[in-house]
Amino acid sequence: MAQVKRVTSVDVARLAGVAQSTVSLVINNKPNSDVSPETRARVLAAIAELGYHPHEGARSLRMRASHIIGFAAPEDANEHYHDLAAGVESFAREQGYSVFRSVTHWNPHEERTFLQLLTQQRVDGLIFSYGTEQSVFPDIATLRHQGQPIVGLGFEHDFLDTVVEATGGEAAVIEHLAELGHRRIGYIYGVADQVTLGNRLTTCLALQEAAGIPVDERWIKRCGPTREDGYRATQELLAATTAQERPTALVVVNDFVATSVCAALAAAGLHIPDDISIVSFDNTAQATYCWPPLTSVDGQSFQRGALVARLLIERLANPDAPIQHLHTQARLVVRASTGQACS
Amino acid sequence: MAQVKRVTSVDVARLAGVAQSTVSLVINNKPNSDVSPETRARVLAAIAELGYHPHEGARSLRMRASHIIGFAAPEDANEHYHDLAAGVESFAREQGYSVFRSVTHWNPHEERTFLQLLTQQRVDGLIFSYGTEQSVFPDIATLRHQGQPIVGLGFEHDFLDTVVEATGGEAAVIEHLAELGHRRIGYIYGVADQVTLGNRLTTCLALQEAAGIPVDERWIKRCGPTREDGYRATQELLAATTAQERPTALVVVNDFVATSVCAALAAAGLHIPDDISIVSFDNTAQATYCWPPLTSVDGQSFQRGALVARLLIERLANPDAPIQHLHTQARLVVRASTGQACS
DNA sequence: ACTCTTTACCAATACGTATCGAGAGCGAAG
DNA sequence: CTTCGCTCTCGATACGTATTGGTAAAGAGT
Repeated sequence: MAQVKRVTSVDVARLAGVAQSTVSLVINNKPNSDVSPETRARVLAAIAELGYHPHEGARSLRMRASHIIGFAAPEDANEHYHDLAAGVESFAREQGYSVFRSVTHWNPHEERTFLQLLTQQRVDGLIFSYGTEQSVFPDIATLRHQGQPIVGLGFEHDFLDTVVEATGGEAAVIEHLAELGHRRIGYIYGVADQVTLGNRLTTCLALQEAAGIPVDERWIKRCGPTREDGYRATQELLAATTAQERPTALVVVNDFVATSVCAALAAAGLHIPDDISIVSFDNTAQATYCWPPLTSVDGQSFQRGALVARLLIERLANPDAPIQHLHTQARLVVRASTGQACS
Repeated sequence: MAQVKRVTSVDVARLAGVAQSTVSLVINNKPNSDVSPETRARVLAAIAELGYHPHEGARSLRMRASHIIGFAAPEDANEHYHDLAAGVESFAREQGYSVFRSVTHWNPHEERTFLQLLTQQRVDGLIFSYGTEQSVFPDIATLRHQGQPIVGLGFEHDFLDTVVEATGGEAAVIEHLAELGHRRIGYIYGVADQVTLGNRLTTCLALQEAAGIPVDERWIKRCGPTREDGYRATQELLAATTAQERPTALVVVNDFVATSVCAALAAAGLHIPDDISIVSFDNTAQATYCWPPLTSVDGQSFQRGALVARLLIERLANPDAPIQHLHTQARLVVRASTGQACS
């Protein structure tokens, strides 16, 4: 196997009989193209003959911009993050950026490693989504105060641009369950950080009280974000309540955890939605292709990803613009996992 | 918000009162360290004071190596690819490499975009996993013949190093089903390319015939790799056969498709495993946290990811070494989705 | 006092590109 | 013939780093 032979713009220039700077002019094809058609053709022919591709690393060094942005998700099993990432990539690509995706496994150490992408100048800016440990916020704040472009997704801080939670989903959930006659509503709230990511739950509980539906702590299970956490929490909730006082509906933090909640309910011999209704959030593809299909809150994940990418790219263009906080509108998608309250 | 102020090794040198080259010597801390303890301390102090981080792009340009490898998966919803990616990242990180993950959405155009990471010198090497369109193979071959480091995962070609399918899984599946008395075995074989990725099916069928179990084309549904494909294929299979001639067991290409197969079966009122047994491949976490938990073939995905990363990094170190094809050993994990044949 | 070695550092250069200022050529206007 | 302006191209430089070859200082040995 032959060694890799690097072809540079100098080689192209030599073959075309022009200066390297002329090759550069041809490649970057400025609107005010100061290069004659014949020369351009000669250069393009040489490029084709040699199979030349610009060295993006060198270009980044010279341009002081890599045209890569970093996107960190806390885990990769939860499809919600795929939808977000797809939105980010869609908008970024449109703007000529590539996306360097990282998974931090809810681990502050890996989150700091992700931050290094920025300090090491591998990327032009960073998008942090959810799952960012509180211990990492000071690091982010420091970088922000140095003017580093970082934006957030799913949490809010005054020092960075963010796309926060979609609004209106919780109200739709409570209203839907109330209409179906549910008076005992339970929660499986599996997030990495109950303080930072607890909004959904507190909003739901407030709405529930406002609707005159009693809140009972025995029906609220706060747990971690994994499938196993959701499974266990469900088992515990079932074990702690008799059939008569058991919730008739469960609100689950997201589709990802909901699937394991469903598995735990099925393992306990409960039938959805006859014995218990399930509502969750995110409306991922998973919610459609399971049994029963899940009633879920659609928070426009793809659009939120695109929005946060826009915030970052705008921030890159204008470092001194005022901080923005955007959000999308949520909408409840009713499927077969919710039904009339059983008793 | 202040502008980002770039700190370079020259700034460090100035503050420490040394030459830039000395700063470089300190950073790269060679074993034969020719720099005195006092000077080293002064430089380190200056680095700390300025908050200096080496510019990895410039370093890559100089070193002719980015220490980044690219990993392409055809989709991100299927957790199998997460396990592979985790293995890749684990080994790569151990060797000082970062991993640039891409999702190509079964799309040859995106696969070619992925190849550009290499031609543009953004990465040192590439890992292609499954789902690579046949139309892209010539491009890969061309790059390989130029000496570019590319390795494959899940398919085999003589011009690149690959980690191929785990062996032994199909035999375990057929044996398991035969022991449970199944004589009517169906297949939901959802892959992007039946030619390239059809091994699993052909192996199963051959083993099945060898075991004296009849093969019936009506029970074999070849379809695409999405959840929807699996769902539809299952519906079609059910519609095309009466209850008496319906398969008593279904072998599904992977856990990902299996979940939608299960949903389709449940929607049709069939009970697993009483009415029909399910076996699938990959043994992802998903197989454990669904209902019923899936009997699945474990192909050591994580290890395969680590293996293919090793192949690539070895190839980088030694471009002229002979091509290697490695594989892992498969093992059947029996769970609740398989049971005695119903009739 | 003289080489010779060793230690500790530095100046210069190259990696591959984009850009700036300058200059060559040339036709048109004076 | 000179001057001006315009079009096209080139040389030089910088981006931030690693490495090479060299050298000054200091000591050791004769």
